[in-house]
Amino acid sequence: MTTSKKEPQPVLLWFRKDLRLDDNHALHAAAKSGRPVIPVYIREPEAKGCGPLGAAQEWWLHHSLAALREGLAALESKLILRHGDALAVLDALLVETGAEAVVWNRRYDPAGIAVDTEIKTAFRNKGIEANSFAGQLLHEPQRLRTGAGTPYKTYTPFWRALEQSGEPPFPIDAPARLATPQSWPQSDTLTSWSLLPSKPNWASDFPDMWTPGEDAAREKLEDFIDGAIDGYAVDRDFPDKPATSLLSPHLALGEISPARIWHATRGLSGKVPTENIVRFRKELAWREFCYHQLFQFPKLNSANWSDRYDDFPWREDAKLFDSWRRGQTGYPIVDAGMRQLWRHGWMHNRVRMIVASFLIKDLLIDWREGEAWFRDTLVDADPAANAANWQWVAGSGADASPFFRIFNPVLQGEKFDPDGGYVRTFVPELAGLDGKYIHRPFEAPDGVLKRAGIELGEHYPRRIVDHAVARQRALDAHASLKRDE
DNA sequence: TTTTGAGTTGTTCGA
DNA sequence: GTCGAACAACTCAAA
Repeated sequence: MTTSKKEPQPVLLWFRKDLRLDDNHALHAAAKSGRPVIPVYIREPEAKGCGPLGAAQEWWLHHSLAALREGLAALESKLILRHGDALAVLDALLVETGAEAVVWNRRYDPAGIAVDTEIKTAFRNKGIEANSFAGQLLHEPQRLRTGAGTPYKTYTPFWRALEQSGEPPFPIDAPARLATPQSWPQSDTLTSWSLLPSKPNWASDFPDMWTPGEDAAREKLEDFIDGAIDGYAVDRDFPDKPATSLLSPHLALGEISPARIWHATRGLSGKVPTENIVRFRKELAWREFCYHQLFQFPKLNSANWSDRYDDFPWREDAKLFDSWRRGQTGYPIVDAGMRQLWRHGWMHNRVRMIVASFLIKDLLIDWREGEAWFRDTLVDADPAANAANWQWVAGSGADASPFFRIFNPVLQGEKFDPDGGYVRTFVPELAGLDGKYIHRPFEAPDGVLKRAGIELGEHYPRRIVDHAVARQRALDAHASLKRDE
């Protein structure tokens, strides 16, 4: 490959979980350098890199890459797709293109950190410029520290520190132009990666709910800022209300930056943010806190944060686990949640807590089983948030819920889905059931069931456990944990 | 170093 | 029907 003397050497822009042009510091640096920019996305082998993406997120990735490619095309640029070990792929591209620099935005999951460190070292050792930038989080995970210099282990002081540490960096706009190389390296085709499910196409309902890509992400943000945020603090707990931002899957693959979101909520009020804005920002801070945990405890998705739980008497029961996964537990709010997850690759936050509590405390199944299922089925699966929140429900996590806090699926349903609208949407076989029994069909008189056209065990399952019994069993299991010490 | 106050999201029981 | 207390004890963060 020859390059003229006037033409500067190109720079490789390595995209990972930052599939956006907006507020992209690596892209900004590459563009500013004036050198031709070669954008690359590498599909890394499962054993390495950022860890395997779940199947639902692969669906998202497919469309997100297509959107990114379009965005780059508008700048007369391209997106080069390659697969394989990241170091080997980048090495090959350096040779093919004559590039002498690679830039990317940092990731903070352990596997990602390991690969990035390896690559940075390898390249710098042979004189290749290798620079990484911040942008996946509001603040670098080592930045917020307690007075004693240790990482925070409880949320509230973490939040206070975040609030007092000043605004996160102001987002930077996408570049208006990119210098392009004289010739482009070969690229895989997106379809050759087979990221979309085919037989069966379980993602067929995803498009009803989602449009991947950064343009859609910005639109979601604007919609939320203009509307739902007004009632956010209260309404966010009601799964039948369109009260949440729905930004999580966009954040998970970096189609929008947390700084962009944070600052978008700034101009909304006077100097003091409203309760709704604070509440929303606190959710961004939770994402931050989860990464804070993952960063200091890389095994967050496989080991108990608190080793007190290492001897917990989990039960193995494939049949019960399967009932949970398929939304066939006989508890309508649990089943609605699990079916929403399957249908849309997403579940409302309140319901996530309910179904997680049910798996862990009613069924006594290891939280890691639930974590893995969520990781595979959620379009917003995030290595930090998913693991931290499962541990939080289990009680083994940082700042975790006390063991006696066991969600009652009937009461939770009646409190947060009072009309049963959520249940009726996702468990249609119960749609005709009287509201009084919509969250407790197992207590409905025969006549009521009959009128609704339901025969328990036929059209809708009998409950697989009695919550009152299961609750006591969970309390006993926790008590045994203490005695063992 | 010691002390002190506090800690996302609940449920049940008994007055 | 409503309300407050009990449910444990521990760890964390900061003074």
